[in-house]
Amino acid sequence: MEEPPTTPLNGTKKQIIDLAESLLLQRGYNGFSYSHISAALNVKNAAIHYHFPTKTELGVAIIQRTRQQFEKWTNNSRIDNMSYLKKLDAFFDIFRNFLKFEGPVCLGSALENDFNTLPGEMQQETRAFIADFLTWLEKLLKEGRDTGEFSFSGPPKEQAVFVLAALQGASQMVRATDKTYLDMAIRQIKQSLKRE
Amino acid sequence: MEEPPTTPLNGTKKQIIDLAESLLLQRGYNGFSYSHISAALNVKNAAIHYHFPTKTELGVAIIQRTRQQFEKWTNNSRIDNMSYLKKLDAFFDIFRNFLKFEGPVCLGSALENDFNTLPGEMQQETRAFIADFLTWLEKLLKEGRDTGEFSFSGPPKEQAVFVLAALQGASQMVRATDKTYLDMAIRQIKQSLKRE
DNA sequence: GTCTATAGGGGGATAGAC
DNA sequence: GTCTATCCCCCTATAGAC
Repeated sequence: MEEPPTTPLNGTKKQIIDLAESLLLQRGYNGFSYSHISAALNVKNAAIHYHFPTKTELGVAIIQRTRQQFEKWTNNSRIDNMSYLKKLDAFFDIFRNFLKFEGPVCLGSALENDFNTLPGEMQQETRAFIADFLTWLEKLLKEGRDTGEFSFSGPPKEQAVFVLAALQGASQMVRATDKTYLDMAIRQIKQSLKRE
Repeated sequence: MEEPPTTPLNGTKKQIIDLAESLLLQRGYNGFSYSHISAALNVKNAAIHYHFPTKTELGVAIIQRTRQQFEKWTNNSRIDNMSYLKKLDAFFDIFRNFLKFEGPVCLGSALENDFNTLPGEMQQETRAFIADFLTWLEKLLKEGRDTGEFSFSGPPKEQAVFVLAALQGASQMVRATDKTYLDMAIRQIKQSLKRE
């Protein structure tokens, strides 16, 4: 879920997505413009349009890249050998990482919040993005409970919704309050999965 | 936390806040404009500026009204006589009510998401708004645990953050997915407070 | 309290030169 | 691939008539 530290010689295109993603997280879809991006890259507005003719295409590209990164992450062998609890903690890291930058929420929160104003293509991608996360989490929780590592009642899907909701909500609350709130939520998620 | 069903003869001003609040929830702070409001009320743009000279003042008015409604709600005698579990459930209703309209998130989510782009006055009000909710919830959880009605580990504040995060996150997830997700989260919150 | 009219800025997007 | 120039729309906000 992390980029390689060295940006290859490559692309304005990648730089644009990087910046646009950061802006989307920090300001929402309706809170950033091509001018924000072009100014930061020291190019003109039209240059951005060359790479992404419409803002919709840029938005879709952001979501799709994040989905691909998550897919890669789930297929990572580093994860495979972990206990279910460790896997869950690695999942939490995705959200912790968002806080390393100044005050962005996670992508899911940002997209869900602006959902009603998003172009249709982005709405579809958003739904798929959430489904990716929930599907992975549900499987983890189910298997973890089967092996006795987790304890919770009700369907795994319900528990997955609960956990993801708490993570998203806390990531979001953080920006208006205190960075420690995410850790608080994570501690309680773990607690609630531990007891029997 | 509910308005009286009959809107008294009164005010364009109240109608403006009603509409603006709905728009803020549905579209975010940067996703609605004075034109949305004036069109819906069949007046001109300038008429809105007469009541709220700046969008900032309108935004602040929305948050302050909600804070006042919440304060009234907490002082309601109907609530006072309830068990702690019933009180908590009444609190959940605040979030359930948001779903009665088509797809809005709760006010906290909307404000936290747009936080970085909000004018300073609105940021301050947002912080106070969240503090209101957390303070009330923390007290409820603490007293409920003292009487043995709730069970959880760690400081009540941490649990309050956890519960509010889950509620906000679920309210938000709902719009891009399924309305039942909020109920799922609420069931699991209750479960996690029940076990020992 | 609401209107018309307008200022002044920013938005997304395109055409055509280089 | 990036530039200049420009189009057209929407935004917040104000001035002054009614």
